[in-house]
Amino acid sequence: MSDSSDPGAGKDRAFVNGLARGLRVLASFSPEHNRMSLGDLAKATGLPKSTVARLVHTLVETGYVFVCPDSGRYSLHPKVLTLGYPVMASMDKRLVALPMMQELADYSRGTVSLGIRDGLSMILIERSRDRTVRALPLDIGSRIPMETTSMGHAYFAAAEPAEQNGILDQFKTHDPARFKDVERTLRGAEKEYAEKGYCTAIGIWEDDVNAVGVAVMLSNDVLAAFNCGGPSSRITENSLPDLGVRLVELAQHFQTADWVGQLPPRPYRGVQPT
Amino acid sequence: MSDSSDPGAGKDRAFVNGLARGLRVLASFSPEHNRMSLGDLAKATGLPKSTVARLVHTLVETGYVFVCPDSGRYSLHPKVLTLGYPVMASMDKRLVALPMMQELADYSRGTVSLGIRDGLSMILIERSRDRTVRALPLDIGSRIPMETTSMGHAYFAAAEPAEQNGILDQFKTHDPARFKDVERTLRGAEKEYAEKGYCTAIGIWEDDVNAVGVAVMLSNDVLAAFNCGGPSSRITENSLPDLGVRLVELAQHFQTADWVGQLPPRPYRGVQPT
DNA sequence: CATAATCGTACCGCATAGCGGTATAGCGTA
DNA sequence: TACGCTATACCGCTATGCGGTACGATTATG
Repeated sequence: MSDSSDPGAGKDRAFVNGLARGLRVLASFSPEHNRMSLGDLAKATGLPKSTVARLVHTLVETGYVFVCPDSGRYSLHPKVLTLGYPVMASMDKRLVALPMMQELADYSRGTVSLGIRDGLSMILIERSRDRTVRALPLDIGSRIPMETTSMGHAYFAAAEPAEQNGILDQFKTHDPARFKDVERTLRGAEKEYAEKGYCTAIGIWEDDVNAVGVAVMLSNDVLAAFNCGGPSSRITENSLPDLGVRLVELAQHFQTADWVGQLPPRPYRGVQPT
Repeated sequence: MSDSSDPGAGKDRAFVNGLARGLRVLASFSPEHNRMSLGDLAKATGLPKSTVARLVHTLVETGYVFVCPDSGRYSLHPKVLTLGYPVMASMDKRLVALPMMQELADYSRGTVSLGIRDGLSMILIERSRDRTVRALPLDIGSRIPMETTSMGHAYFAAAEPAEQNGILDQFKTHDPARFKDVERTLRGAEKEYAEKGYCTAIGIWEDDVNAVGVAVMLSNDVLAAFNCGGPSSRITENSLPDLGVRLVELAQHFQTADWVGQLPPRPYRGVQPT
């Protein structure tokens, strides 16, 4: 009867606990906790120290974690990036959007991002910022909440009813207290999207951040969404309709782009992970 | 006495086999094999089918793999991208290089990339291409070999002797036949780098690809390297010295950039992986 | 300077979790 | 109909991962 914090564990004969726990260790790293000791990891994962020691040892052996030479703490090895590479590659098409995104970023003096859904959040898979802003954009792989961002709203609005219901159900079980609000917000976003073709988010994610969002279909039937936004000092509320229209145009250009013709015959030039 | 194909396995009491094997399953996906059946995965990993079934089941439960609705095959879930996010974030500084990279990409009409070492290859962590080229750049997270690329050469040349020896040793054990050649090449690159400040690679990776490379130090004492290159039709051999000098300048600007001042107080706005 | 709180490593008995053989059921194809 | 391919189910065995607890070495605290 191990602790009940292992999701999926239990009487499932086909569930490899060690694997799931190891992944939990990997996932417990974060930007502000990127150098962790065994104790930190134990606390973060809720696993016994000796167990974490074994898992970390394995991760070090396999090269996904390394020991910082100076601090002696553990850190994610860049090798983990290669795990995500096939995912990125399977979404080739976003690359043809890059120049368009850059153009709109320059025009709007803000940031343009592209993201897909995971659970109740959106994961950024591409981004570009205008060249004058000093602030750094959110990075590829980062998550932003779905219910408070224009990207998430547009995604929800464009999703099939079945997926919408799934999302709402998930919200219901995950955060029942806020569910009513969230549902109203998302349904409202759906309405706005149907009317205007884009969603606006005026200071609902961060007080001083405005943005617009538009959904789009990636090559392999994966739904995604663009957003274009930034601090209210640069992206004023009044400019949103203009940006919304432009983002819709961007999405249309992207959608109809003959990207297959653009693809060079690209053998996998990469190298086996020696 | 399980099969000997498990690296690190054996009499190591602290090695969690299930975890290592699960990671092997994850790593066996690739851009051209991004939808695999159990049999495929079994073949790719060399593990028994039933074992793979258990591991995949666990990966599905934990959300890192999903079943394609149409084909019924398994595919990496975008969630794996979030594993790499802390790595990207720990290399914040590369983001201040982005505008410079874009500028040089436009100027050279080629591609500018930034990469770090993993084993005997370089992993791309940032890239930008000029706006006129139709070809897609190699993606973030992809690997290119160290011994045949200007990026790899520059990296090797700038590495500490201890690391250099480690790399060479690794080559020796990994590919003894080519070792002599590789050593000569890398030592030559070191010499060139010492003289010119950059490394050139003229058609040694791909016949019609020319490039220059320069090493640079990321914030956290992680060595990295830029390259700038492209097809010989755009990046001619004659233009390499010019691009080399410009890449050196880029690296210097990047190196001395007061990036801390550029960083906004950025709390982790991301969201827990609900 | 001593106490305290880390750090990582090591040990070890126990129970079970994961192993991998083999067998089955469902599709689509030849 | 027989075949190849899916994925799934079953099951006995034992190696394997578990998680206590203990240790020596550092580093921080008072």
